Amino acid sequence: MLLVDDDHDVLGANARYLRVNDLSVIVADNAGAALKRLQAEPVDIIVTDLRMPERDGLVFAREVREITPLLPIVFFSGYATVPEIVEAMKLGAVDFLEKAVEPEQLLNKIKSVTTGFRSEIALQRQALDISDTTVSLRRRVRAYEKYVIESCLLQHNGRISCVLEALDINRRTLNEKMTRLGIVRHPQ
Amino acid sequence: MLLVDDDHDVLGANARYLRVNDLSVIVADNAGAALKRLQAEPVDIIVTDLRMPERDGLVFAREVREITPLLPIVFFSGYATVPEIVEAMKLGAVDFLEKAVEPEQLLNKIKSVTTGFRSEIALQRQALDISDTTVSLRRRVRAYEKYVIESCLLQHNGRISCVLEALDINRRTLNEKMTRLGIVRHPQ
DNA sequence: CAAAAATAGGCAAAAAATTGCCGATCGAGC
DNA sequence: GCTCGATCGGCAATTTTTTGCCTATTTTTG
Repeated sequence: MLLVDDDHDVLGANARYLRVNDLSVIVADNAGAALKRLQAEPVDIIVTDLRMPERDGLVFAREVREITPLLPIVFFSGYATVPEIVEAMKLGAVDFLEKAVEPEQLLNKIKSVTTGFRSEIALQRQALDISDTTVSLRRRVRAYEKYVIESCLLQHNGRISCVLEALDINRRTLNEKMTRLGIVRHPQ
Repeated sequence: MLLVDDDHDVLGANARYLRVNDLSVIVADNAGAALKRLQAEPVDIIVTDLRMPERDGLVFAREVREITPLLPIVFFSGYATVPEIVEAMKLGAVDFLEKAVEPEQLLNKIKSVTTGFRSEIALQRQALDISDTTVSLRRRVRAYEKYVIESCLLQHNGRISCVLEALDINRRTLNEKMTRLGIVRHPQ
């Protein structure tokens, strides 16, 4: 993941926490540097401050979009205006966190996004290339279902009972679906 | 267009202004009524308050999405929180206006939306929505299925035979699904 | 460690979805 | 008017999915 923040203290602290939790973190303290790193190394998700001195997060995101249209971007900022948030979401942000981000919360967010994303990308590709690749409705729905269950599972740390409640689904049905879709539980 | 606002004065004033400017406006002062109207009459865009006593705008939007996954929705609200705005955008909002909505501004927005084009990605996002809220798996899958079929239909100008091939699905099944999901065909 | 809680899965009934067959409708074109 | 092609929908057989009941296993807790 690529973490961008102009506040060195926060940047360092967050990066440290994430690394302790087994994430490989690339850091950058401004948009220019971040873009360079993005082009040089594989990145699975970008987490960036909105307010930065040189180029702000939105400009940065627009540039990122030209390189990687589907890469998930998570913004955070303490004092964002409504139009800024709207714009960020339109640029395809996955989420917008308020500044008082607990490192723990950040970690959770990243995990849920990076695991869920593969299917999302796949789904988007499929949706885009209907003319090209014929993807049956069945498959698409199945992929989506799998993706929903997996992210829900992740979100609740693998706690089945929570997933049941969240998705409002019968326990037996969930079990069946998981087997059918090849979903494995990673208990906390 | 369908205008939803629990404040009768504002609702009336806006509706009047829009009507003077040749828009056909259906009004509703709560989510329940709005849903009824939506199902009864053709609507090309929904403009709704976020904060409403009975069901708030987000819940309303989720219900709308089950009926019409692609219908543009514009939210407005004076005191929205960041998560609310994010959620609204994930639900496929076209925009989020701050409450001090000038009628002219509203008119402009509506015109630009109804005539303008909506990015494919934005449309997909709403269906794929990684929301943290509790929505039953059933509903989410149904909404997604509906969305896939509708966009496929759109893409092929309502030509059923093409959709059948594209989605690799039995004709009879598609018919059933369309009925079940309340999808109407608009033959070119 | 024992009790309690959470989870998994076999089995079978019930419910829902899929799909083939057949006939009906509707508009375009001859 | 008649035919052709595209679409729709009733009916019923078949397949798939859901779900309750019961039991086994695993995990958590006190």
